Amino acid sequence: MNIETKWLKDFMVLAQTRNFSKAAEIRHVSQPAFSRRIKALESKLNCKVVNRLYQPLQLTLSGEIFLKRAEKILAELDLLSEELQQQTLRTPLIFSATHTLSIGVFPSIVEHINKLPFTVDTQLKIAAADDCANLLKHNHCDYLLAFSDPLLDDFHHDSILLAKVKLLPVCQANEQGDPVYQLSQPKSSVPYLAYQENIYLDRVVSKLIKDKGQQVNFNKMLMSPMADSLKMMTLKGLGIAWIPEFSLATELASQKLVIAGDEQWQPELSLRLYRAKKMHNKHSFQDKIWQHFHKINL
Amino acid sequence: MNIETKWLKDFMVLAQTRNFSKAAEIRHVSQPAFSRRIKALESKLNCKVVNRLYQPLQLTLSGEIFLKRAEKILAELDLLSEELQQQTLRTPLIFSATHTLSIGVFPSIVEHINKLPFTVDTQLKIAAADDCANLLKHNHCDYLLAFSDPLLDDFHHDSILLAKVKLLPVCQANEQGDPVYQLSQPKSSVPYLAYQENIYLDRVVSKLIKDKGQQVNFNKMLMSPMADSLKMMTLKGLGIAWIPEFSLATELASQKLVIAGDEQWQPELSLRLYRAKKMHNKHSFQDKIWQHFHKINL
DNA sequence: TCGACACTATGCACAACTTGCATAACTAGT
DNA sequence: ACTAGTTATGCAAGTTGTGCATAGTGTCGA
Repeated sequence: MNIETKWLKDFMVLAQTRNFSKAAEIRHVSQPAFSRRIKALESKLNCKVVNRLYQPLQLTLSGEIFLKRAEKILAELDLLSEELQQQTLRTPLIFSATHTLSIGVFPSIVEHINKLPFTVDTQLKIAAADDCANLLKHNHCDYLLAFSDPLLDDFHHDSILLAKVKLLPVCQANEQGDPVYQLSQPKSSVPYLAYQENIYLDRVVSKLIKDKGQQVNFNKMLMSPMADSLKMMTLKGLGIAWIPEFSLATELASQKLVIAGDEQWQPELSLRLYRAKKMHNKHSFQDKIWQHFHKINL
Repeated sequence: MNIETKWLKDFMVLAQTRNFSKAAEIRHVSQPAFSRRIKALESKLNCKVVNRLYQPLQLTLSGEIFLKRAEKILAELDLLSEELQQQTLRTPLIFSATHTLSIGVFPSIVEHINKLPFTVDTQLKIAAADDCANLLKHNHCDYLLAFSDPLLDDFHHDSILLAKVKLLPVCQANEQGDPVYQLSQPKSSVPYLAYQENIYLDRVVSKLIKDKGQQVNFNKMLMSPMADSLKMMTLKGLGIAWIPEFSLATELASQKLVIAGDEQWQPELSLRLYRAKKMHNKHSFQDKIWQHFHKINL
């Protein structure tokens, strides 16, 4: 016996209006559909609930009994629903992340969150790395997804190491499958696709280039805040760019892009999830979720 | 928010088995369908009820809460259902009627009963008139549908006059639309389709013929217990038969049959519904239904 | 860490159900 | 008996649910 709660609601409205047409209007369905729904209810209950012999229609004895009980049951369901809502997190989890990570990593995080045994909404604020850090400091976000930053690795913040990520120098391949541009050839001149100067990844790459600058001449071709936009440029053959490995899976596999330099050209970064250290109730949602985040496996 | 009770049951089974596949089997649906049903439930509740991260799966906190309440609600529904069944008549109403009336009238009775504000089943026992009367006398039926019978019109029986019914002598029409056989022509010889001798209608027609036998020579062609079978014969042009008017609506309208004799040849019968006079609780179903039968309008 | 096994989710084609519209059938009051 | 108000039904179209095949994921042992 399968009963739908909408039928109960239907019947309650019908009992009030004593008129199929008006009840149908209130329930936002056509009168024939409403008529059939009441019929369906009666057929499931194996018992008539309205006496259609007279107008305005009357409830049958069974109908009167059913009405009282149905009200109770619907009320219980409403109560239950409310109780369950309290078990879910009403305010969304607010993340912040850089442009690059918002594309390359955040989707995986959301995927993980959606598998958790809670019902939570997520929001993402995208900004430059420093701005992201400030958001966290000023409580304008709950979590920060970022590459390891000495500014944040202090005792005011918890953090989880999500992954070690290499920044890979990549470029188009020639017909033999070799990189069009080589970092290993001394004194070669290489077109270089840079991150914008306010971007954290730019600091990393710039330092790398500065340290090893003697070996290669770099021509900075253009700048972008996002790894994925630089990647598009490399696919056009415009030069070399340092792209996080998580953004390169398909391109490397299909050999549309190849790695242009050995390990000394592949700085390794730590991808971390930060949160502010607060008074965390051990049993709060926030804390439970934090525990779950430890199991994230990108 | 529309919830189907089958989802509650689904979830309860899932909570027991902790296994989608087995629960699906128990609920007689495929595993994918079952999976989607639980998903539907979760989506309606806006809250996850099972934690799919581990195996065997666990209920979430919300799930545990929901389980307890769902059990209660389902139990209430079951109880309600039982209570409603008690409001309906569990034993069918048993009618008896003659062959003729079972075809010509009983369907209308059932139609009427189905409009009543009760849920009742009906059964029909078909027999010759005398046997029908005995069924009622010996309590082997609740109601008897019959033409008025002095044997039954006593103080042991209640009865309702349903209609006055004429027995019409009919036969095929010739090309002018006139009856092939005429009862008004003296000393004419008329082929006559008779009821079997144990049939009540035969007694009526035989008496009529005997009373007016001087006027016409009747040749008894064949006999049948049922008006409708005699009607088929008249349609083939085999002779005259006396058929209750309720069986003739379409044939007379389409002039496939015409009336072969004037009012003196049209005996009028009373169609009655009988029941045994018993200790009738004024508020019993039996009595309520008897009251409703007074409104039958054939 | 890998591979085999057990379990759940998803894509797709198809079947079942529900709905709205037009209209028929019915009830009540004149 | 006629009319106005109400409910039921036939039908075509849209929506939803289902099973099958298969992909995806978790678990356990080597």
